[in-house]
Amino acid sequence: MDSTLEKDRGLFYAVHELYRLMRRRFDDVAQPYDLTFPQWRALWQLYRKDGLSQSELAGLIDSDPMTLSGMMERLEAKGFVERRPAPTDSRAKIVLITDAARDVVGNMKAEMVKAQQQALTGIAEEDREQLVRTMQRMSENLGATFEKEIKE
Amino acid sequence: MDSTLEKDRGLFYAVHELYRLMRRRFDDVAQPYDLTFPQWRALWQLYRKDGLSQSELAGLIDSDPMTLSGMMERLEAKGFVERRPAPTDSRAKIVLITDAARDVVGNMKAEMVKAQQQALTGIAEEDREQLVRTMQRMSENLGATFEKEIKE
DNA sequence: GAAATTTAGTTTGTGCACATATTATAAGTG
DNA sequence: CACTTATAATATGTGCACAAACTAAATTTC
Repeated sequence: MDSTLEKDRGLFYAVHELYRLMRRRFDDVAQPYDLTFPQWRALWQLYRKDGLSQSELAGLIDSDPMTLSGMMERLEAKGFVERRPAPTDSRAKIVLITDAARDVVGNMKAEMVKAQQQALTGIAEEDREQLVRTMQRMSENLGATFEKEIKE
Repeated sequence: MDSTLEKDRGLFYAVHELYRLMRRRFDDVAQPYDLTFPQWRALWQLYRKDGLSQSELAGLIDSDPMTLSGMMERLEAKGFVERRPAPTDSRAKIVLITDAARDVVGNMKAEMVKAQQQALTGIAEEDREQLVRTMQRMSENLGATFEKEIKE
């Protein structure tokens, strides 16, 4: 009974489980630095390229404006980012990473890489690429609906 | 620079993105029934087999006791589950799905199956199986650390 | 150039995940 | 049997995702 739901349970269970474990693992790495995983992702983006507006940054880390607003407030309170009015648009704010945060990100990088490598232990390069391709296709399949709902 | 982090960014980005889109899609299906996706997962388990304790149920849906406690309270308030003291263990509570919830789950099933099929459009059976295998391996790689931290 | 629409950021409120701690009961060990 | 340890559920508090509504400023349209 319910063959499709039964058969495919493993797939969604696997996505959920992997996301959860991945997130927990990275959270564990970030915690000693007084960062959450989403905060790490935000700082990592700013480390590579700062001076972004909040909405641009939200887009890059798959967050949303309201969530990012709170995140930036917490990061600013910790002295990890600085917010300035954007010169070109008086509605927008430019987010800059502080030197203190640059140091923290620099130190965390190696541990994050190690966590990634641990997750990929014993997985062939080919399988890794196939994995990403399949997941991207699924995301496109699901995202298409979302786009359609928004645009039309 | 940061070649490993750069190279593998796509992988973790893809997991995150897929989880997010999947969750949103299923949430959209569940919402008209006044259910969240995690609530649907709980009811689906109870639909298949109820009379579980809260901790057993939490284990089945990858939740945890505290989160499930609140979920059950909300589901009970909506008349979708009933909680009774367990006859064998006076600390535990047995969760039972109500007839009303059985109807709702019965109606939702087809839509959930459809959402799953949409996500899998254009993906070969072989790739789907490979996907699950690779994700399971990654989960094992990550879960091992967690177990080790707990047990030793 | 005034009115309608869009966009950037925030506010408020709900639900979930996770951490820590507490209470009550069960089970194991001296 | 008393004592320790483990387990089931809950309480409390933080952070994030998402929704709906709001302010202010930009853009578009008439």
